[in-house]
Amino acid sequence: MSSGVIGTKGVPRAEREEQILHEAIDEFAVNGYAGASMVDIARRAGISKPLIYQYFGSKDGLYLACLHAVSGDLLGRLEDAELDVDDSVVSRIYPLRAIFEALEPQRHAWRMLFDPSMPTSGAIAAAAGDYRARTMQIAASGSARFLQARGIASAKDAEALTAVWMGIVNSVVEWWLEHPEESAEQMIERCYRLLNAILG
Amino acid sequence: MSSGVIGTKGVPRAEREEQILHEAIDEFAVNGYAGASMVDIARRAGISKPLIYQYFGSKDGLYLACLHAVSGDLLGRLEDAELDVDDSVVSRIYPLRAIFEALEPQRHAWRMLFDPSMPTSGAIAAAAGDYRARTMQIAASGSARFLQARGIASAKDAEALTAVWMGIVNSVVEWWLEHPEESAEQMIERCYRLLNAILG
DNA sequence: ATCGGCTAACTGACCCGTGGGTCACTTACC
DNA sequence: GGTAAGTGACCCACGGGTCAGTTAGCCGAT
Repeated sequence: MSSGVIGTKGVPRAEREEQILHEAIDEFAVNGYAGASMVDIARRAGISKPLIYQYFGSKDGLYLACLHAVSGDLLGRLEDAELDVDDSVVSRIYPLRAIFEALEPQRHAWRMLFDPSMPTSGAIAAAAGDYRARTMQIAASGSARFLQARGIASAKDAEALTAVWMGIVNSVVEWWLEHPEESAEQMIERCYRLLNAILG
Repeated sequence: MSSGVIGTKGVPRAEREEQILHEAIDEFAVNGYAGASMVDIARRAGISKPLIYQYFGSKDGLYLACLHAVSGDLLGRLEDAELDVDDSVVSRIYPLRAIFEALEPQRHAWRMLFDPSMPTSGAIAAAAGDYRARTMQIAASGSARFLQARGIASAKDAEALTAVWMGIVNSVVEWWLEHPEESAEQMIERCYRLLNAILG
């Protein structure tokens, strides 16, 4: 693997780590935690497997680093965008805009957030659960406001609507992944149009 | 494994196959194609691994049989229900009702339809792609009608809306899976309520 | 100026658990 | 006694993880 060269190539650790992280995010996003292979990630980065283990300790360690890199950025932007949401449903494009813009540099990263092949216990599950909870809370506040304005008080309805809203966002992003020719800006406009059509 | 008994137990092939299929659907639905283990399926069915291979040939063969069992039934009902859908958006509860009722005996089966750990080439991918296409076509006819009535002619908008609608259905079913205490009837009512709230 | 050695970057080759798949064999029934 | 139902034990590819070793740069001592 790699270029067959034994010995240092002079690439400093920080730079190598960033590069590995980039390739790993792509690999994990496309193949999922279970499906991703350490050797493949190494090959993509042009290095050998042990170097990854030296820098990230384990597959879980690498996955955690990827998860934090992806979720941290996205969640931050989402929480900011949520401040712009008011009672109108159309104002929901703000979080959508935040997502599209955050994802632009590495779109597939989205799939890491809802990776179903992720472990269900341990540090990864804990971290992912935390991010998921924060995401859900953002969506939930909007759902509650929406239903309240329409005279529905059922907590379960609110819960279900939150799930639906997250599902909608997920669908749109997935559709975007299958249409790489669409720019983030175009997607935002499309969502705005559809939102108005559905609610108009 | 099994009960340690060597030799026939007198269970006829047809009956055994049905039983294996039932357990396999559950296992595949929960753990995905990649995550499911043949030994586990055998253990659940109270038999040993080679018997499954004798009856279904391979993991792919078993998965295909499960896929056909699940999708065939569901798709049939869906296509029937689609005939009841008219221009109103509320009439979309008919397909939803079909899904909830078809899934009632084995709710998790739903996850087989969108299993991301499924192979991306070969017989399984072909069959799944076919079922997905049929499902999409059902959803797409509704999307086109919906947008046409609202003066939007963009084909891409229709495509995206179809994806969104399928995402909504998926979210609702997933939410149902996490709330086993809800009956199919309750879910149908809840969806009806939410549909009206969103569109009202 | 240069030589020796320390350290950081980097590797091929290996270990081993897991899981798909196979084989030779056994038991019960018609 | 032939056939269908059923099994334990095995093979092997694959992937996570480890080890002992190699190379290049740097820095203090001669």
